[in-house]
Amino acid sequence: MLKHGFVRKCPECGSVNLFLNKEKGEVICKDCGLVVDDKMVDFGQEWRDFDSDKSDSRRRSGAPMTYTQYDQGLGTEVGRSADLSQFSSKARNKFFRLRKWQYRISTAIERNLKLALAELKRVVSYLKLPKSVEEEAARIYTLAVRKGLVRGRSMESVVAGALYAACRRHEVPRTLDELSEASGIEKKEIGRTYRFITRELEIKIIPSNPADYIARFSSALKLSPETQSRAVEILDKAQSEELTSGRGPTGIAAAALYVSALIHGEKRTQREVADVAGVTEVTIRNRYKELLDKLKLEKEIKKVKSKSKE
DNA sequence: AAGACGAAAGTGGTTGA
DNA sequence: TCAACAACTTTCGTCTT
Repeated sequence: MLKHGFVRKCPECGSVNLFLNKEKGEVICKDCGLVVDDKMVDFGQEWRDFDSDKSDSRRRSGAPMTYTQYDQGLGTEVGRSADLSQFSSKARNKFFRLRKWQYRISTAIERNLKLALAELKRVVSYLKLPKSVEEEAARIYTLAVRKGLVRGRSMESVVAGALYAACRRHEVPRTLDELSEASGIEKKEIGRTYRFITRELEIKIIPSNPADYIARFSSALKLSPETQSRAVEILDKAQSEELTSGRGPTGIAAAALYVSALIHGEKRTQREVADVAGVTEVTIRNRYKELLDKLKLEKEIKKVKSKSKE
């Protein structure tokens, strides 16, 4: 179970002399050197930033300056082991007041988190996603709550958004449709919150790779491994021909799989492929046509066709 | 008769003024 | 904030197997 809240004692040596390394997002014990906590999500993806904004251009100054994640106030601990005797009573009152707030807020967060993580677990098991993805989603969600991003949004939709982001970061992308079905949240709502929380938390997402979908679609269609790996090859070529940018990754994956199935004589109808990929036949046709044009695959298909006549 | 193909009109989201 | 735009969908008619 993911226990939330900040570690304040080193589990190893019991020292309270902890040091927060913001760059690495780790909490380190100064006495024994143990890395006590590295709960911060790793934002250190080196990837081109597509959404070059002007709205908050003040922060796009080159160096990765993501690690400002710990928001002041909510995440930080109001000291516990301070020597109160040296404070005036006024200061002491203030101190207690702050701690009370801290307590209220953190219990509110705790409650929310408990519910949310239960919901997350439900959706994850419905989609049969690996544990690592669940953990990632939980961390993202936790950060989102701490930043107050859930306000005005339903908890479920934020969970779904966090999970969607986690899936993509782990390169096991699910489509918005699948997330939608599993969570009962509307597709566009998930997309909205997904975009919102990734922007607010500055999580960088690699544009999802069509190849990541192949395995799943392939098994859903009961295609042979050869067909599957061929589809990936086709995708590679398509990438270098710049057929993939700007297109929906699922459509491309579906088309590649469709072509590959044709070549290997494991014909599936466009309808079938379209269904498992969650796109329409038309989209498959368009991608399919582009693939044929650019990748000179016609002859291979003809070869198969003439063979099957015999 | 089913599947493949393509045209036309509609939808939701992004972008740039 | 709005209009242009690209990708994708829906629908429907025609062609192919």
